Amino acid sequence: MKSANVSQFFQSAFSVDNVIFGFDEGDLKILLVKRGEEPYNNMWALPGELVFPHENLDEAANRVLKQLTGLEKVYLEQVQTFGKPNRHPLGRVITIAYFSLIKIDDFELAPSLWAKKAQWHSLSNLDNLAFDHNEIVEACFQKLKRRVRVQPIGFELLPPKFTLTALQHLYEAILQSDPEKGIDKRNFRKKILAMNILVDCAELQEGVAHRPAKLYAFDKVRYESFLESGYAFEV
Amino acid sequence: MKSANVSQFFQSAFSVDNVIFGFDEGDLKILLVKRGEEPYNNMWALPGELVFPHENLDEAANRVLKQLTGLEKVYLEQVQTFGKPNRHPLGRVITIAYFSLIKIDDFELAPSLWAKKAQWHSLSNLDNLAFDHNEIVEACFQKLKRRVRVQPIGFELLPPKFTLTALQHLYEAILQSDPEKGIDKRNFRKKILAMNILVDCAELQEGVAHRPAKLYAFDKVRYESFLESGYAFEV
DNA sequence: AGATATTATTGTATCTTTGACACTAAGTAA
DNA sequence: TTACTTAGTGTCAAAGATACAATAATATCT
Repeated sequence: MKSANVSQFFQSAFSVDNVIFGFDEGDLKILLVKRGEEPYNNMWALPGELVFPHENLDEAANRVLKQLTGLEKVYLEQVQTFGKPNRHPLGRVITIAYFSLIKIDDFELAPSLWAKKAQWHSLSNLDNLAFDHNEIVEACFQKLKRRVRVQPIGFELLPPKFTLTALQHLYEAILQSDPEKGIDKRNFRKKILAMNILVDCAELQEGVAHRPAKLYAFDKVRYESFLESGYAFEV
Repeated sequence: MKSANVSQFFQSAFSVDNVIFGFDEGDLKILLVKRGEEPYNNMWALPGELVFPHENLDEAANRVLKQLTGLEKVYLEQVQTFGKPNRHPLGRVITIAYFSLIKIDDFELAPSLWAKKAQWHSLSNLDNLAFDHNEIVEACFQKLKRRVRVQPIGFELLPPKFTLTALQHLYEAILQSDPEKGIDKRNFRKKILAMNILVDCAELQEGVAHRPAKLYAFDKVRYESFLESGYAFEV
C-alpha cells in the first residue's frame, strides 16, 4: 500500500471536533476552548484532536470529551465531515464533527491542559472561531434541531429530575419557536405526558419563590415499550 | 506540522465511497463494481476512490460518479464517515460515504476501467460486499428513507416525465410500506397534487396495453413558491 | 365489431390530530 | 393577610389523515 504511487495519499491526517451542547438558564450553550498555539492562536475553537492511528473515530470523540469535561457515556453523534483542502493552514487535515449533549451541572472542568481555557458560549452570539468551526457549529446545531424533535435526547441536557416547564424551555431554546409566544403550555404538557415516557418523581421543586412544580424523570423502559407499541417520539 | 511528534498522524488516507441508487421496474437498485485487485479481489464493492491531496470531498465523490456513469450534476449527499482502524487491511483508510440518485435510463456505462465490471444490484438481496460496504449501504439506505419523505428528491430517480403510479411505486419501494397493501392510491395522489409542485405535461404514456396515464413533471419553480408559502414537502 | 383485460382516475365520510384559548391552585415574601 | 409569581388543567373548532369502490380509457384477443 505504501508504494510510490499511492504514498501521496498518505500525507494527510484527520481529526475529530466536538460541539458540546449544554443548557443553562434557558439558554443553549456550547463549550469552546481558547487556542494556545498557532495557527489561530488565542481564538476560540471547538475542542478537537487528531485521531490516533489505531483509534476509532467515536473513541477519539469520546476521548476529547473526557479530557475536557471528565464525562463519559454521554450522548454523542457523528454529524458531518469537513474536508476543504485548505481548511487547515499547515497540512491536509479533514475533521469529523460530532455533537454531544451534557448536563451542564455535571460539568466541572477536568484538570487538564485545557482547563483554564474552556468556557461556555451562548450559541446566539458566537465570535469568529478558529478554522471552519463556525460552519461546523452551524451544521451541528441544525442536526440537533432535527434530532431533538424525533428522538428523546433533550433529556440529556437536563438534570435527572426536571420540571415540565424546564423541558419546555429547552425545546423553545433549541427549536427557536416563535419568540414572545413560545410553545403553548397546555398543548406541550399534553403531548409529552400522553407518551407516558416520564415518571412522576413525587417530589417538588425547592428553593423557588412561588408554587413549586412537580419533578419528572425520563424513563427509558417506558420509552422502549412506547416504541414497541408502534408509536414514535415527536415534539 | 510535519515535525517528528505529529508525523505518526500523517500515515493515513481517506477515500469516498458512493452508494448510487437507481429505480427500475419497481425495484430500488444500487450500482456496484467488481474489484479487480486485492484486497477483496473479485468481490462486489461500492465505487470509491482515494481523495486527491488538493481535492474537496464532494469533488471526489462527483469524480467517482462521473468516471463510472458519465453523469454530472446529480443529487449527491454526504452521509457518514466510517473509520474503524482495521476496515482496510492495508493501512489506515477512513472513508466518507455519499449517496447519489440517478435516473437509471440516463445511465450508460462510461468507457472506463470500471465499465465491464459495473452492475446494478437489487437492494433487497445483496451479497457480502468488500470491506465494510454492507454497513455503508445500510446507512445510506436509512438516510435515503428519511430524506425522501421530507425533500422532493424522489424525482431524481425517475425520468423527467413520469406517471403518478410510477411515483407511488417509487415511494413504496423506498419506504417499504406494508407490502400487499402499499400506499392508498387516492390519498397519495391527493397529497402529491395538493402541493402543486408538478406540472401536467398534457401527454399520455405510450406503449402500454391498457388505459395510458397522464405524464407529470416536477416543477422546481412551483416547489420554491410552495416553500415560500410556508409549507413543507412531506409524503 | 364486440368482448375482455388492465390500469387510470375520481370524492366522500369518518376519525385523529393539532391549535387556540383563560382561569384556579399553591407556594413565597412582604 | 395580601400581593406576587409560577403551576396546573379542559374544551371546542379546524385541519389533516385514513378508509373505501365505482367508472373511464385504452389495447388486445376472438
